[in-house]
Amino acid sequence: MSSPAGFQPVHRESTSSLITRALREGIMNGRLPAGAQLSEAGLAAEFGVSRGPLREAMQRLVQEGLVRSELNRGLFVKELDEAEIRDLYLTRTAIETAAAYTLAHSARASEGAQRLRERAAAMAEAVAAGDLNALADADFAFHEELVSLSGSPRLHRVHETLMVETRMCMTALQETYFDPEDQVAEHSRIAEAIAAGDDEGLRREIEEHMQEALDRLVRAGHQG
Amino acid sequence: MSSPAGFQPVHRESTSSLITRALREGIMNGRLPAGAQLSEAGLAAEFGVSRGPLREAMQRLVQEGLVRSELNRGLFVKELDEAEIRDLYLTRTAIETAAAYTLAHSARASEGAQRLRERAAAMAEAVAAGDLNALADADFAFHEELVSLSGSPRLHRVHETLMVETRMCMTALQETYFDPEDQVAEHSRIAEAIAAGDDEGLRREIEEHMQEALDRLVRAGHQG
DNA sequence: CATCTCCGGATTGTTGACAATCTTCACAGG
DNA sequence: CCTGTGAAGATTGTCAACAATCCGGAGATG
Repeated sequence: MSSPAGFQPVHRESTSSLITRALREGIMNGRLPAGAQLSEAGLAAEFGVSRGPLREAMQRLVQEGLVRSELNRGLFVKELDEAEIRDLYLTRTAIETAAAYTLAHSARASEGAQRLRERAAAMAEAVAAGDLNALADADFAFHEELVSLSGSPRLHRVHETLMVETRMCMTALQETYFDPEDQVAEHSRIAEAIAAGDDEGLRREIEEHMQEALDRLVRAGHQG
Repeated sequence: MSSPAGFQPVHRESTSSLITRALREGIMNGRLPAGAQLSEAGLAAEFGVSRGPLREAMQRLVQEGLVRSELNRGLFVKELDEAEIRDLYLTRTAIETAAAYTLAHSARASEGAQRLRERAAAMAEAVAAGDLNALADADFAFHEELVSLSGSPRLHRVHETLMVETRMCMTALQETYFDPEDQVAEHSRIAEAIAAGDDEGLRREIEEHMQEALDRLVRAGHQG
């Protein structure tokens, strides 16, 4: 047994890590709405653990910036005003552009582009089925796949937080897709720019895509 | 007292936040070298607190990616191999490029460029004095200022972690500046590109600057 | 010699209790 | 009416003890 191969170290997760993910999920889907206080006793009871591990998980969320801490008062889900939403999309643009660049210049560029085409196709199916919820899921899956394919652990970690914030926004504003067909087309163009290795086009497509998504969100915020 | 103005909410910091910063500092300057285990009992005794707040601080570092957690075994300062260092600089390039862009297109572009010129001048002074340690400090101060001036809380938060990792690398590899004069010149060119609003030049200067810094680090890693 | 078992010591994970702080409300005084 | 006081209740911050797990070596067994 001296030259083993093919096995990865078993991945066991700590309690605080599990709770962190559950809380992130709650923030995304609006079960923990913006501005809400995270009650230690209440949440600990729900998760069936004591306050210790729960506090550790909440400190992770503070570090992520999803939660704001007020000393001796409690932790509150961060509220995103317009300036924050703009900053969110500024950062998303930076991260996803870098990820797309890296992918486009990597050996797996064409394979990656294919994977993204499939994600875009899934979006098209959702549109055809008239399922706007599935469209939103496929939309997020596309962007997560894009960053995953870059192979960068740092871009991936940062992006994960940004996606939670994006979903939180969309949930809060009940935003719906104005022109679903165009949504699919924008994503397809990004995939094709990666396949073609078109740096300038890639940057332009992502920039425009983000700008439009941001405008939609800001408009929805002004109306809602 | 109904229309007060000019006061900001008092900023009190939690214990875990203070400890987090102290630990980050330790990772940067090599007091907690890569691969070292963070002993809960030992560190708690040093800080004069119980293990509770200390564990909360350590979970923040896990979320930041500065520390790796092995279940029931402990927390260890993350070790950076060549692939990780490349990823670090990839991410730094993404963040700092976005920050520079934002600053260059903002109303405070010229003011910001001036601040950066002053930082570059401080680097030049360090070089003239032959103080390579002060040069390193001024170098980091330039990049921190650049991201701060962007006004983006997200870019700033991410960048903070990246700077810790960068310093950790340089400390571990005992890297020294090969051509200090050129270092100053590279930074000056970035400041001038911001002042001129030269997007393309800005991207090129930052890209080259990062690439050279990365190459230096990788070479130092191969030799050390 | 290699392997298995078991044990002691050390470290981490978790818990419940205690101390400190904040919030809310009622109430007295100017 | 506005301000200040004080106590009750609830929540957060901290701690020390307990349980679970891991690591090392001693010793037995084949």
